Amino acid sequence: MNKEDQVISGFRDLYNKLVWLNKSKMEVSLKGHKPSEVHCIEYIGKHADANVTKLAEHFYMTRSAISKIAKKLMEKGLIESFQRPDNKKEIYFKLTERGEAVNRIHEQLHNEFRERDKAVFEPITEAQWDQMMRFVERYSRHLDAEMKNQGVDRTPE
Amino acid sequence: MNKEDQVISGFRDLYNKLVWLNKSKMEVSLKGHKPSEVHCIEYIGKHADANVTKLAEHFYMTRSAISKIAKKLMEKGLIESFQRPDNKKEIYFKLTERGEAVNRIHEQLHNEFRERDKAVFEPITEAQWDQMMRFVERYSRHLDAEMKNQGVDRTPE
DNA sequence: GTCATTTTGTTTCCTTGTCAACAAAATTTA
DNA sequence: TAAATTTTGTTGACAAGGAAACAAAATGAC
Repeated sequence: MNKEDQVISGFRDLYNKLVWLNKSKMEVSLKGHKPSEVHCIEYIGKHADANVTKLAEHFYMTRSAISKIAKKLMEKGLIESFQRPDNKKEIYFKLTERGEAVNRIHEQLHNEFRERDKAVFEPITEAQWDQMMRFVERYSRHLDAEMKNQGVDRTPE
Repeated sequence: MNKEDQVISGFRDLYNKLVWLNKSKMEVSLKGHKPSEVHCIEYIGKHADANVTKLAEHFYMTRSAISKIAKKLMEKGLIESFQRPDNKKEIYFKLTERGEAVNRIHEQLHNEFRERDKAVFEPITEAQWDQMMRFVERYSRHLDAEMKNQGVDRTPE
């Protein structure tokens, strides 16, 4: 296996581990909320124009799936929907007070993860971060172009 | 958002894009086989001691899920199971001739992906690959230790 | 303006994977 | 060795997400 593949599959494995480990932790602090629900809450908290379509694109999921998650979050009273006066089709979401509370717990948890992994991040130099950032961005743009080429066309963000 | 988070979430997004795009391509060349099936075939092709437990650990999935995928692959005649004379419990898998064929198509596809993304990889220096590798490995080991700490204990590979 | 096309969100049906319970074999403990 | 525990794989019930079909609104073509 060459280095490209090693790095890519290394990152995949790393990502899987993070998901797996953080999920365990989240089940304790955020009992009763699924990871996907919490992720949607996070996104809605950050984006004032969050709707089903935007969420679906961001998470590489179908509108169908997001629609169901949103429904559940509304039933739980964690988000509420609203419309813009000039548009009767698009439905936006925002966090309720209880949703904000969940979001804060989630943020707190993120800080704990950051703290937990501090030792790994510390020795990385500014220059190294920048290199990795540039690599990721370039690869990402390359794939966007590739998707367009292929006619698939789905450009999130 | 700080650089650590940017890099991590950048990689997550990159990974999602890769999965999404490659899935489209695989549906063409490997019609009739799900990604998870193809991944299992790949692993079985590479590991002579592949069994349900090893596959589950590698893919961060439950034994239950793998058991079902394996069942399907056996029905399709892509893999076959065998036992070691000194152990009546563990069941190992190997590829059939048809499984090998699927595996070769998959490998070919991987070469195409590599070719497709060549332009992104070329400007990365040997030193940069090594840096990224070291980062991934260190982080990975850190998380392994963390899992053990937490008593979760699941150390793949 | 009107008609066709696209966008947005929802619902139904189906597939995939998890969870829990289980049986059988292996391993550990005594 | 015998009994308790762990490991391995399977099954059935359930939940999450995808695909397709759909309705309603928005946009575009004319």
